[in-house]
Amino acid sequence: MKLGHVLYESGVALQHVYFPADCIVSLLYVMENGASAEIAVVGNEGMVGISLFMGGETTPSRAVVQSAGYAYRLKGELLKAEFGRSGATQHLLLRYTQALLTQMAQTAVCNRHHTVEQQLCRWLLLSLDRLSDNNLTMTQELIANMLGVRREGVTEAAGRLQASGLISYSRGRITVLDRPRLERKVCECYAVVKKESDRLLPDMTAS
Amino acid sequence: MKLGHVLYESGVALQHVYFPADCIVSLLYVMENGASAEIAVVGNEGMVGISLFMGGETTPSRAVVQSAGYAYRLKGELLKAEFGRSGATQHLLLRYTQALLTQMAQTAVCNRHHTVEQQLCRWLLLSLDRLSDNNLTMTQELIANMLGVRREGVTEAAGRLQASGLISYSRGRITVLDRPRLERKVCECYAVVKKESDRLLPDMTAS
DNA sequence: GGGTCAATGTGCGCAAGCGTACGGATCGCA
DNA sequence: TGCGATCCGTACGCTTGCGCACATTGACCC
Repeated sequence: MKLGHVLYESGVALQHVYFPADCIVSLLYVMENGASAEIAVVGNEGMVGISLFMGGETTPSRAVVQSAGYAYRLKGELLKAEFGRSGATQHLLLRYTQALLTQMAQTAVCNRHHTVEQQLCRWLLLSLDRLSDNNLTMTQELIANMLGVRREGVTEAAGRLQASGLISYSRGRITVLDRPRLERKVCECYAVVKKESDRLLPDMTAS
Repeated sequence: MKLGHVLYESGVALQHVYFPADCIVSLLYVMENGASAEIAVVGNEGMVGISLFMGGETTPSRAVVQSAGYAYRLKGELLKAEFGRSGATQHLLLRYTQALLTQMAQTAVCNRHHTVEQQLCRWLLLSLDRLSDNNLTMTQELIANMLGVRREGVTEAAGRLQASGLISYSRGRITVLDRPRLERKVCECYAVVKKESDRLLPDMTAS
C-alpha cells in the first residue's frame, strides 16, 4: 500500500475491505472546491470499508493511504457472509464501528473549538498510536490537507513544537521526541477517543 | 418529551431506546470547560441510543430534546433481541447508523470550513426536515450552544437572514419564510447528508 | 402600569486563521 | 557541481469569530 494510494473514492462501491497491518489510512471528505478535511484515521486496530456490512455499499468520503505499509485485503462478499453469521466477528465489527463514530464526533468537536496547534498534536498522537516507531513520513503540506488548514498554519504550529523540543522534522520526516509532553499539550479530544477505543476494543492493545 | 430533557448522559448506560415521532433530539458533546458542540440531530427518521445494539452501551455524548414532542420508547433488551435476529430490522438499523455516521462526518467538515451563517442555514434546514411546520421554538442562545459558537454570532447571522426575508423570528420563535432561498444559501454539507440519508433510508420519505 | 427578567442588538478590542507572495533551504539527479 | 523541484520560513493585510460590556426590547406577572 503506497503512500497516497486511494482505496476507495466517494460514492464508489468497494469490492474489498482492508485491514491495515502497519499502514495508516485516512478517511477524507473532499469538498466541491477541492478543500478537504480528515474525518477519521484507521490503523491496525480497525478496518477500511465498514459501509459494506453496514449496508450502504458506498460513502461520500475517500480513503487514502497516509502511511505506506501492508494491509490484509478481503473480498467484500466474504466479510458480509461472516458478518451475517451474527457471531463474535459481528460484535467486534460493530464495536469498532462505534469507536469510529466516536472518533468522527470528536473530530467535529475539535474542528470547532481547538487551535491548529492542538489539532496537530492530536493528529501526531493518533498517527503515532498506529505506527511502530516515532517517525512519520509526511510533509506539512499533506498534514495541512488532512487537518483542512493552510500549510503555513502547520508550519507555524510545528515550528513551535520543534522549538519546545517536542518534535523534530525536516523535509517530510517528523520525529516525536517527547511524547509525554505532547500528551500534556494535546486537547481532551485525543484522550476521549483513545479511552473509548480502548474500552470498546480491549483486545487491540496495540491501538 | 419536554424541551431540554436529557435522554442520556455522557458515559451512562441507557435502559431504553427512543424513536422520535414529532420531536427532535440533539446529540451533543460537552467539553470539560462547559463549551459544547452538536454532533448530530435525530428526528422521526431515526433512533436515539444506537450504542445499545452497537455493543458499547454508552457514548461520550449527551442526548438532549431540542424540540418538544412525542417519542416511542422501547426497552433496550427488546431492541437488542430484535436486532440479534438478523432480519430486516437489523439491516434497517445498520443503514440508519451509516446515515448518522455521514451526518457526523459532514458536521466535522462544516465546522472546519464554513461560516456561522452557513452553519445556521444548515441547522435550520436539518430541523425543518424533522418538523411538520415552519416554526421552531428555540432561542438564539440555545442555537449557539448547539453550533458551538457565540450567541452574538447567531444574532448577527440570523439578523442577516431576516433582513433578506428568509426567516423571521422574535423571542424564541423562528419561522422559515422562504425555504427555497435558504436551500440556495446553505453549504453543500446539507445536501450531502440529505442525499445520503434518502439513499440509505428510502422508506422514510418524511425525512 | 410598573417591575422584572429573559431575549436580543450593538459596539469595542483582540487573536486566530486565511490568501497571497516571495525568499531560502535542501534533496535528487544529471 | 550545477540545476530544478520540492519543502519550509516569513511577512502583510484582511476577515471571521471570540470575549466582554452594556443598551434595548418584549413578555409576563403582580
